[in-house]
Amino acid sequence: MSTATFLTTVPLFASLAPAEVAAFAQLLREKSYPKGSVILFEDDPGDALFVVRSGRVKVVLVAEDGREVILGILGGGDHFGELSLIDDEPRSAHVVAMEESTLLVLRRDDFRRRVEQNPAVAWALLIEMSNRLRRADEKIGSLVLLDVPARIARVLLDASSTTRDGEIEKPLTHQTIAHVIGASRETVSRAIREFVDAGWITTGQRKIRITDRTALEKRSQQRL
Amino acid sequence: MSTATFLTTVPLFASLAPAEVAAFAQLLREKSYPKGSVILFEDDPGDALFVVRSGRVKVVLVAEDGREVILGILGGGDHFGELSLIDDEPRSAHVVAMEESTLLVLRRDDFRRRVEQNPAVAWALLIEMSNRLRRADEKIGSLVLLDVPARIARVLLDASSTTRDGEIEKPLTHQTIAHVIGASRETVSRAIREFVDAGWITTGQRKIRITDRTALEKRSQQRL
DNA sequence: CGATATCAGTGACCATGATCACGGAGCGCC
DNA sequence: GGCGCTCCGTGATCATGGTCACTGATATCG
Repeated sequence: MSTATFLTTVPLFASLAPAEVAAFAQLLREKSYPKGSVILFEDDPGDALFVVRSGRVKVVLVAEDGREVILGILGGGDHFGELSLIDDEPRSAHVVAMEESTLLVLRRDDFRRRVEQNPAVAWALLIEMSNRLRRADEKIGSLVLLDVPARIARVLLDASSTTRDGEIEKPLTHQTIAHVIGASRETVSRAIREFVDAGWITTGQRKIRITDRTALEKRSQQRL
Repeated sequence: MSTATFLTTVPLFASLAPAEVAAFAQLLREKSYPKGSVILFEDDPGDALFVVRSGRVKVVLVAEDGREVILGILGGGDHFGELSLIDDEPRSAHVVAMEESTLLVLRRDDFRRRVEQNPAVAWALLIEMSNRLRRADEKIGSLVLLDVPARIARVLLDASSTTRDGEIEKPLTHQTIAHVIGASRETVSRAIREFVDAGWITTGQRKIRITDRTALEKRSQQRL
């Protein structure tokens, strides 16, 4: 898939006319990052927006003692780094490649021009930010109001929402889930075990498959 | 202060020309809400944006069993409710008046027209949303990475950031702090007591005053 | 100005989940 | 095809913070 046609699949740029997209594609630099490499650091000044072309990256906050929280996992078509371009503040988190990934990089000026000259892009951006804000608030709610198993249930439901057969394609390790929901690896292991025993999910081949979505949904809303 | 001059103090509309502001003020309905009243409910369809003219409101998520998290406390000049106007999704949280409050209400169509016809407003909105996103992510980080006293220290520092003498003007009850940081009232009481004993803050007359900002800042970054 | 919420302090106890310390399974790579 | 990662399972122990149960102090409002 060419960069141009790829761009049309990204919601942010979906509203651009075909000719515009082609011109736009010229402005993007493609860069690839090996697994584990840090794409950007918290507190750095930010001067670019990134679109994930392939691979997966995680947005993380890290405490001094090394503990980390994953704020988000981004895959093909997702983008990050716009905040600093909008408000000129430093980057608010680290972004690290979880696999070998290739990203499209858009420089600040090109981005601003795009947004200012194209109201549809600005509007699409507002919609995206709204979504992210809703999800962030939801996450705050779940951290405070739900126990660990309920939070795990949410992550599983969320990760399987794109596929219809309950399969979670990209491997989600217990450690990763732990970082996403703010719990320890061991606690996640034990909770997952319980879900398997209850017959709600099955595991194997680095994959998790949901077999009883309803039960999981119920569990994801309560605290025991 | 007239509604029009009040509007110029709101960042979102600060960029409008004086004549525009006057016209704009006509579109707003003023409504007042008694203490404790619910201004809007989660899951309702949203068709208006609110600007706080006076008083204080809280944005909250509530679990089935009644426990609540406060996502934000808004005062004069702050606004809420724009998410639903942007993405047409239902309201993501309840908003409740913490005191007798009066709000300015702007209907969806008027808001959209304003944003579409005035790029400066769209840009200001993007900046506001960026800010909120940063704060939300920061809150997620603190919930996972910090212990209760550290989270309290942050709230105190934040609440006193507007005043220069370390005084927190609006009363912040222990219960309220507890809801903001996701802890119990009792735990907050004990932690505050420790801060007082350590000589970092003083309390009295429903007010909290910070006496050793440095110590609090230090505590707000660690977990013991 | 006294009645009634609302707010705050504190002890005792309990539970969720973190931490520590392993042993073992599966994969990927030279 | 062995060597070494990275992942997973599980027990034992500990600690933070929640819950429960009161008591006292302050506002607020008829």
